[in-house]
Amino acid sequence: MEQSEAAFDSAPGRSVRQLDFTAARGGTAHLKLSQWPSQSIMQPPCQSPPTQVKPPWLYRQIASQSQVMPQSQAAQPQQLVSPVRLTPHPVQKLPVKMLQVSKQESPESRPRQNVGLKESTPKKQKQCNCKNSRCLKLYCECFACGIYCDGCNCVNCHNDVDNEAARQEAVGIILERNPNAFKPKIASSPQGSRESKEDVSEIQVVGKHNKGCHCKKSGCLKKYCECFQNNILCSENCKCMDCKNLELSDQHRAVFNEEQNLVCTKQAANAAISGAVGSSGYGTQTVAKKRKAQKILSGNSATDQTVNQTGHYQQEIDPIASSPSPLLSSFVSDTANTRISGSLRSTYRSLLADVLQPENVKNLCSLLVVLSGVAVTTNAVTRGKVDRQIQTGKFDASLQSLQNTRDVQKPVCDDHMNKDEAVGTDIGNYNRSLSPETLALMCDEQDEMLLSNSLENRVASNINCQNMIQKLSNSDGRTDVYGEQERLVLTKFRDVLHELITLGNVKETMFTSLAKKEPAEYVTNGAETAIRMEKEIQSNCIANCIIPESIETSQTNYALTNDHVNTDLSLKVACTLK
DNA sequence: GAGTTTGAAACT
DNA sequence: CAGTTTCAAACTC
Repeated sequence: MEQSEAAFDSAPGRSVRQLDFTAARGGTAHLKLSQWPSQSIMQPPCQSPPTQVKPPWLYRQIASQSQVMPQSQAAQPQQLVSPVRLTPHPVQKLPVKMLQVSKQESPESRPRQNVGLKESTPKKQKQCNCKNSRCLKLYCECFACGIYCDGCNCVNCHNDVDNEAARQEAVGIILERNPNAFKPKIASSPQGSRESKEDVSEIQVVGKHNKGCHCKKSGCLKKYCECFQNNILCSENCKCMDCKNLELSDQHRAVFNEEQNLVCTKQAANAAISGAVGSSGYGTQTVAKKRKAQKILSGNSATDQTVNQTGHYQQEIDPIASSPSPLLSSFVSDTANTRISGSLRSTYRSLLADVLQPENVKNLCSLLVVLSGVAVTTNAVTRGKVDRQIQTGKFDASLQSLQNTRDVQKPVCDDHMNKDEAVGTDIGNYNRSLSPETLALMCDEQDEMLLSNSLENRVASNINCQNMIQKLSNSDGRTDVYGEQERLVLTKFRDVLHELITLGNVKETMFTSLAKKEPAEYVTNGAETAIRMEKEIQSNCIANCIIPESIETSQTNYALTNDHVNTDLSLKVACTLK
């Protein structure tokens, strides 16, 4: 009620008097029917209000609507509107099929902007059939919706004007027991009820039942379930058993089942390796599962995929796998994915897991640093020779080389050391230390990363890249050194990546062939089989001389001569990642 | 349309 | 809060 009041109070220009709800609590509320608003933005407990009036505390008026509403319309029976109409109505985003009027949804309850879609033949309003409650308990749909019974099939009905006193007393008792009794059950944007079972595929995922359902036998897939009835998925609020109103539609499940067969080989293998395949996690109380479903439906990407016995795929974010540095994370052994959860959960595990260790990455970085230094030295020597040829040739080659090295490295060092500069200029300095070729490559990568971004951003990015390249093209000859550095580093890095790809392909091929041999075993003895297969693959890798091997580098390589460096690098390259 | 099933509401 | 009863809608035949 507090929320309702707040929502209403926020609506500007309300012109209709509200019921003093505190009076209703005391059982002495006075309903002034003539003053009730003709439009409401509050969602009643039900979605299918018949005509007639409803308790004023359920009515909230949209000022703009009341102002523009013709008199004839304003005089019509009360209308119930979803609370989400405070904001743009979500129904506008739903498929047309969702806009069809269910037998529980009164034509008036639909948004006015959709009037023209499917309303040529308004359906009959819901009528209660109460016999023993006198329509003065929440069993009665009309009463629960806050409206008088009108044309219902109820017996001994007291939910009418003639029994207003009794009605108000009943309201007071109910509110005393549960102040939220007449509040909307659905937290947000429920849009009508399901027309039929055929509409299962049209599950509306927005909204949540405030109390949650307690279904036991219906699987929450029948209209007995209030969540299902309101086109929402069960949530953590629910205490239902064997809930099936958790995930995407049956169509999705069918699709996922098909995909399961197709990708079974690869993903089951990876999942089995992680040891995550166990007994069925399809229990009865599935709060965790519901939370997963909520994640899915909220649009989160995922790196993990789960297959349970019913063939439902579920995805869960692995914060490590979704790290912002995919390249680095792909290098590191995926220990996070080797977690074994209690539930049935198969996690994706990189084929390179246990092959690439952090020290490999470390060593690779060291190698690249060495390469960078070698490039500087090589370039310095070359430039020294050229200078000597051009000039008098009296300079000591080693001194010249050293000087050139300083010159070359200075801007890079400056860029890193000058922390007083603003972030924006840091980026600019960093870019200035790169060659135009590298910048062009970076721009290409940026474009790819921005594919999902707006066109505007991409255009701006391209302009920036072009500007940077243009500036660098006009700069001094130091770009030659940078270029050489980058050529060496990138070439080496490319080679390493190729090695990794090859290694991954080999492992994949092996897993595929093994998984095809014993697919059943993957499911039954998942973890154990996976470990055994992993060992088998590793032995095969060893047999094929594809052994991940750490490289050893040291800064002493800087002191090597060109010939020595080349020789040393050749060795390093050879043993980086065979 | 009658009977059954189901789950929310009401009650203890 | 949990268990039981009441109730009416949903469902089946």
